[in-house]
Formats: sequence, C-alpha cells, structure tokens
Amino acid sequence: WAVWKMPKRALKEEAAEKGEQQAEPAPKKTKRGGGKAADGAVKDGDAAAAAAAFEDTPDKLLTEDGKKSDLKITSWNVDGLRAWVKKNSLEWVSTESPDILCLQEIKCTEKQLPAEVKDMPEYPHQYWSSSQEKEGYSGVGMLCKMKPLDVTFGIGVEEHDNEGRVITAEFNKYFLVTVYVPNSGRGLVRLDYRKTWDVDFLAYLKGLESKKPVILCGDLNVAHQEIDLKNYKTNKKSAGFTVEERQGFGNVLADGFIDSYRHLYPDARHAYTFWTYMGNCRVKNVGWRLDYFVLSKTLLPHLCDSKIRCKALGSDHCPITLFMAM
Amino acid sequence: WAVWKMPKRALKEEAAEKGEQQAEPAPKKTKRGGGKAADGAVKDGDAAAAAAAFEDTPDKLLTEDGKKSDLKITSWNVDGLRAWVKKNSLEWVSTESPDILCLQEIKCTEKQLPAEVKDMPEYPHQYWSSSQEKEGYSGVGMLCKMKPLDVTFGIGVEEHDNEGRVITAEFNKYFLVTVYVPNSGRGLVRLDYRKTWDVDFLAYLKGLESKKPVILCGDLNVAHQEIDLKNYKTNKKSAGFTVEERQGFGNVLADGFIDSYRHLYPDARHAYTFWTYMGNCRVKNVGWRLDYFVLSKTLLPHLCDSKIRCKALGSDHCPITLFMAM
DNA sequence: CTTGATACG
DNA sequence: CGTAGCAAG
Repeated sequence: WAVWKMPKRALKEEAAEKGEQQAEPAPKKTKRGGGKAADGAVKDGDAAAAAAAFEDTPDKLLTEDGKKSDLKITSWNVDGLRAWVKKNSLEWVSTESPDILCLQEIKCTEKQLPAEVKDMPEYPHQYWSSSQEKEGYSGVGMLCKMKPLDVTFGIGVEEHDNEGRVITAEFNKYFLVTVYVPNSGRGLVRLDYRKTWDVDFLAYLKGLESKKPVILCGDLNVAHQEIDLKNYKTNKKSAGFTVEERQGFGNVLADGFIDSYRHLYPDARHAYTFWTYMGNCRVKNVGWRLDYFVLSKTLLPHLCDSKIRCKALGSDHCPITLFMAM
Repeated sequence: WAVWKMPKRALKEEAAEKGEQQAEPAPKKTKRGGGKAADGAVKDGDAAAAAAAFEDTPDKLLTEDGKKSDLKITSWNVDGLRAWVKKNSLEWVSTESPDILCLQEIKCTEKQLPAEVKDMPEYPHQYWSSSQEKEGYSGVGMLCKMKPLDVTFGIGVEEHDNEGRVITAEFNKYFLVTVYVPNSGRGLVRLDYRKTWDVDFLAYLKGLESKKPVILCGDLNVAHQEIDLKNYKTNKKSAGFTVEERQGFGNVLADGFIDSYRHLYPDARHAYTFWTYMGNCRVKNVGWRLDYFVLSKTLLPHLCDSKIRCKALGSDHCPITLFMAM
C-alpha cells in the first residue's frame, strides 16, 4: 500500500515525527471504490473512518459471564490541564461521568488548578502530584467519586519520585495506579533513564500485586506492537517505539499483566490514543496507542470493556475508559 | 474629579500599571448629561470619546502660509512585526500610504521578516536594524518610497548601538531619524542607562542638525507632561514618566527641537499613542503619549500637520503621521 | 503544532 | 495582556 511507502532516507533523531506528517499522502481511492465497505469493515486507506467506526461501538457493560459493570474509570493525558479546561473538556467529563478520572500531564501545581476542577461536586476526592523541580512539566491527578482506602504518591524510589508521575489508590478489591511514564525524548536523550524507570516501575507493580490485584492506567509512552501506531516503519528509532521501550512493556505483559484493549480487540487496527499536533495527524488518524488500561490477570473475569474515546477533543491524546464488574 | 482619586497606597515599583488598570472606575455621567458636548469639546470623564473626536479631525495639508504638503511620514511601534502583520496592519499602511514608514519594536531579524513586508512594491527602499544579542527584542525599520541619499545605523556610540534602535536617512533637505528609545524597565532597573542614552542621543541629534534640519520620529518612551498620560499622579515612579526621563525630553526641546503635536495642539488632552494591553486600557483610553515627531525649529514653517491615528489597531501603540511641505 | 515558563514591556 | 524566545512533547 502506498501509504506505507515512506521516504527511505535515514531517520535523523528528530525527524521521525516530521517525516510522518509530511510523507503521509492523501488517501488514494481505488478505481473500484475505496473507503468503508458496506459491512462496516474498513480498508487500509481509510484510517480516519476506521477510528470513527470503533468509537461508535456500544460500550459492553457486562462481563463475559454476565456480571454487570459497577466501576467505570477514565484516563486522559490532558497535555496541560489549564488549557484543557479552557477547551470545555469538563463537559465531556460530566457526560462520560466515570467513577474515577485519572489525568496525566497536568503541567501545573495543585495551587494552580482551576477552580472549575477543584470544585467539581461529582469528584470530592482529588489527589494530585506535580513535578518538584520543573514548573509546568508532567504531573498527574486522580479524581474519585468514592473515597479510596489509601492513596500514595510515587513508587518509593527517590530517583523516580520527583516529577509527579504516579498516584496509587487502594480500594477494597484492587489497587488503581495512574502513571505518566517518562518520555524518552527527542534523540532518545532520556532512553537510558526510561529503561531504569521501566524496571523499577514493573517491580513496583509486582509489589502491589502481591497484596491485591492491580489496575494500571495512563500514558505508558510506548506503542507496543506495529499495529499500535500508524507509521511503524519510520518510527523504530523514535521515542515510544524503540525496541527497548517495547520490550519494557513486553516485560509487564510477561509478568502476567493484561493489555485490556488488545485483549478484547486483538485485531483492531487504526486504534490510537495520541496524534501529534503537527501536520494534521489527528484528522488523518496518523496516531499512536500510548494510553492503556493494564490489568492483573486475576481481574480478567471482571473486565467488561476497554474503550478508546477518540472523538473527545481537548488534548493531543484522547481519553480511554474501562468498565469493570467488581 | 473622581477618576483621579487613585488609592493612596505607596506605589510599589511594579504596581503603577496594575493600579492604573484596576483603579480606573467606570466614567460617571453627570446628571446634566456627560459625554461629548455639542461644540465638539469633551468633558473629563469621556476620554474614550475624546480620542475618537480628534481622530476624525481632517488632516491639514497646508502649512500656515499655504504651502502644500509633499511629504507624509508615518511612525508606528508595532510591538512585534510578525504578529502585527498577521493582524492585517499592512492594509492600514496601504490606505495611509505614507512616503516613509518608520517602525519600532519589530522584534525580529531582517531574515525573519515576513515576505508581505519585504515585497511591498510601494516601499522598495527598506532599512532594518535588529538587536545584536537578544533575539526577538527591540529593532527598528524604515521603509521609503524614494531612495535616501544615505542611510546609517545607530548613533556612533558602541554602548548604544547593539540593540537596533536608530536608523538615520539623509535626504536633500533634512535628516530623518527613527528611534526606539530604551525603556527604563520595571522597577526602573535601566533608568541609569537611559539617562546616559538621553545625553548621547541628544548629542547625536545636535551633530546631525549642525549639517541639516532633523525630523525625529519614533517611540521616545517618555510622556513629557502631565497632559501626556492619563494617570499622571500614580505614574511618577513609572518608566516613561520619571523626572529624569521628562527632563531628558525637556533637554531636547531646550535645544530648539519642537514637539510637533504639542506645538500644533497645545491643549489637546486624552491624546495618547500607547495603552497597555492590561486592564482594557485602550477602550477606556487610559494611555500615554510616547510617540512623537520632533522637528528642528527651522522646519516649523514647513509643518502642515502632526496626527495621532488612534483608531489603527495592531499593536499596543497606534501610528502617528506627519505632513510636511518641504 | 501546542503547552507552559520566562523576559520584556 | 501580549509578543517574543525556550524546553518539552
């Protein structure tokens, strides 16, 4: 297919994303008629239509064996909470109305939070963690309708706990962890650090799991397989799709954790949660799946659905929502 | 008058502008009816109407003794030329169509100039000067329909010639100098430097004048008298209205140069060329007269008009236009 | 391309 | 408040 024929020039460290935008040709309709087929199946060239199609699939509110969903969690990398709020994203949140809302890349301190967020009556229990050093960088939040038994911040490793990346809430039957995994950076300047993080973070998850099942959500900053990003060929040296990062996520799965979306939709293509703002990638659905709900294997019987809300605007990531019957 | 009753708290170094915005009350209409009087005279409380009124005065295109204007010069502090261009300011320029257009605070290098500016067919002779060190800071330009005899940059004093502040064009009968005078800064951190500048710059003007009459235009970064800014009481310690800066301008006038606008309109109040973006000062006409056409006394018989184009948008300064019969 | 911090006004 | 630069994604 023509869309995969990217220029073969050596990828400069920072050129991957740029190449992705510029080399993306307008989808060529075949003479026999391209686009979405009558049965709803989708052809390669029509990735944008594919996204719209799976967005409209109804949420499954039952487990495989018929238990009703009683826990709804949404995760969203907001790319700057203050700008995100100005884009009326809270309206979407009110409509979605998850029991728990996890936010990443809030890029502000608790003190800088807009009142509209702090004062949401639906979410009286709010937990925030911000970067200690760099202002306006990283930061995560967790907003709950019900009060957790306990909440902790970071992963208990000094080196990793200064950038507001992890909040863990303990509930009766599970731990909920939300994370904003460190980006390896342009030119992979932080890949070494990321590898350390991946090891330590997995150890943290296993430690939790030794006590209770774990639900992990957030921006894992990795597209696991080729199916998880549009331009897999040109991004093998890009942050988020290096072998090291993919291996890091592979290690999580190898330890028995489940990528809930891929578990339910093993063949779903064009299913992304992030699109760079550059080059109109979102309208062309040139994206990456970087946001996940990862579950302890023992939670699988409780899983109802794992959805990508790709129509929700307000960030360069879209939200994802998990339905569980606990 | 109530509008002058500013809070009497000690002015902190940086509070002057903020106070100006916040303390400006809505104009109170008198019971007998405020606003513009029938004869076109203007009451104190209606400063905004006043601005509109003098904007609409027709340009005088004759000297006092009846010579016709044959030279039109416009000066505009554009506060970032690239942003200014995006606000369609070039349309205003085309309509105004001065023979010479002087621009201050272009905040870009010659290389960064938008093509729309470089390629204006009406202004084939363009001269630019940018800050040597700080990117996106200061910088002036002069665009001419006719080619000057000579053009020089700076004032010949090393200390003052690294920030793109002065362009001098020599014509047959006069020198035209455009300047962006250094701001004394918040907390007057640069007032000492400014005093040095004022001395050296006046010496430069006198040197030119010893050869030919001088037309000086630009952002002089000083409001000369109380009539030249709205909140004169609260700004006595603010950059642009300190005794030192006012004295600096006084020295220019004492050496025989003429403030053309004040010469023609000695009693015109509410006549400003700058309004801080903060606190809606422009719609309330809470402003400063910082931009001037200053003339060698010998040019007075050639003066037709000196106007403030206060309706022209695109910057926190408005343009000013001079008409001369040379 | 977009966010947010900083310098400067 | 608004224009620039910058770092980061």
